[in-house]
Amino acid sequence: MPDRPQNIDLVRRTPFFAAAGEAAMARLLRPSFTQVLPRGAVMFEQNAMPGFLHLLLAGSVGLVARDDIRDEARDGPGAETVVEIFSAGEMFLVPAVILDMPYLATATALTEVRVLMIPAELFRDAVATDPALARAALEMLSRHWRLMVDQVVDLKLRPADRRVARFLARRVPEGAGSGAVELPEARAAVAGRLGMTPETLSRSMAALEEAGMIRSEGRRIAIPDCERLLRGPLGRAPGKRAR
Amino acid sequence: MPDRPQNIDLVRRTPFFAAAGEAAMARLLRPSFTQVLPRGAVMFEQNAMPGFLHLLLAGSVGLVARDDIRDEARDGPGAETVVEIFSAGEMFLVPAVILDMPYLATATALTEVRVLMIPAELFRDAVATDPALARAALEMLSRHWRLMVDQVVDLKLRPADRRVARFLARRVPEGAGSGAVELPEARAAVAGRLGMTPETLSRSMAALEEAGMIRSEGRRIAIPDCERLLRGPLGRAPGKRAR
DNA sequence: GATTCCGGTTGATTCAGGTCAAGCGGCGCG
DNA sequence: CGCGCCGCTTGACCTGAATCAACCGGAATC
Repeated sequence: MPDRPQNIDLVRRTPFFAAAGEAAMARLLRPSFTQVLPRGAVMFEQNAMPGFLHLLLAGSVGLVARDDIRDEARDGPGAETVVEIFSAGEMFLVPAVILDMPYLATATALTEVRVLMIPAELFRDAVATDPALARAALEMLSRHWRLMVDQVVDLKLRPADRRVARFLARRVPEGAGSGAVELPEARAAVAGRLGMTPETLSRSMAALEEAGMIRSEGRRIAIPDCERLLRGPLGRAPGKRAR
Repeated sequence: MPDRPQNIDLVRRTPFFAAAGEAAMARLLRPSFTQVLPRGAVMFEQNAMPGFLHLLLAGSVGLVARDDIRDEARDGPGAETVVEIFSAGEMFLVPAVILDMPYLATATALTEVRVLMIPAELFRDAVATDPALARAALEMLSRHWRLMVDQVVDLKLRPADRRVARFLARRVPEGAGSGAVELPEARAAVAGRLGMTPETLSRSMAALEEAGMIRSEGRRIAIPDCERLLRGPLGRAPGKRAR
């Protein structure tokens, strides 16, 4: 892989390649290459066949799904949402590559990004012959499935402000009681990921700040007490019925 | 595996074991056993460690996630939803077993069920040494991830009646233009899976029937035209803004 | 065979969050 | 330096779905 050594090290620190081992890494990296893309660039399109597996080295990318049914009232395309936001160190979209089936969503750069592109064919072969790699892929897919379950639960039974609270809390480094979170992506993208409109996100964050659970400093959000943020963001007045 | 031969055949027809091959199947089945459980039985509890991988041979099970934050108003436990409904031939919960981490949800029998119980430890070992099995597991996890993505998209950008329509249409055998769907599980479970209350599910189905897109025959739902059901269930009056 | 119970439906009302519309600050550009 | 655009916020209003409350029919219980 004819690329800067700093990249190699970045890749090595990735949870995935840490689990897969050096051998797999060397094999996968040889024919791969990196790309730098500006905010807004599209890395692949919904319904296209996967040509590469992407490993995000820096920046933030959004998985955007569009409802293919046309909107008949105004005649634009269907509505769309951000299904997931990936940050540096994460790999996508393994499921499409493994199944060799069309992408379910479009990948858009939410900030400037640096991505490693691994040929899909190569990855499929490697996974078939290298048990350590297969295991790493299994673990990653398992984690990703659980993330999606978590999001479904979030959407189904938590109100907007609690979703915002959880989203922010989960971005705090690691079990640290407090800290500051950087939100480099546009508010609209975050709102989409959380299943709400930018307006609602704005109001929820205002309410959290009002309650003293976060402090907004432009793109940076300060979180004095992570626990409290997760607990009960707002006045739990009526309570939600079990479904 | 000291069990009725009819079961063996059921297992063999499973998409998972069809892909994994006879060898893996034999190995996994030897120390496994089947169980028959009545509706309402709990197969495992949220937060418990996985002891078995479950393969559903007959019936329907619901994955129920509970919000662990107590509801302070009324002081019951937090709200809960059905994250997914599994039917015969499906396997769960591979991610918890692979990662050897606590279940994210409780599994409840939504009808009487027959399940094959595969010791978790055994599955982890087998997957590590049998490449065909690993590949089958990768494919299954990939499919399951995509199902969850689909559900997230559904929740985020489709109104209740369209979700109901899609749910029903997806249960029609396979690319058949029309047919009848059996809904053996309680309406409350279906509503939960779809992220709505039983009341709303009932109203949505009434509306779909009103529009002539389905015909309700008790537990059985007749679907004259699958395409039309998926298209535009109801009067698309205002149209939804993109998020 | 009456009685409770439970799942499901229907109706009335409420409310969280979406929609529409206006303001507003920063920032790139002429 | 001023202009216009864009991302974000704020306010007013509306609506889809939740909630609360009856009600109904079938199945289990006595």
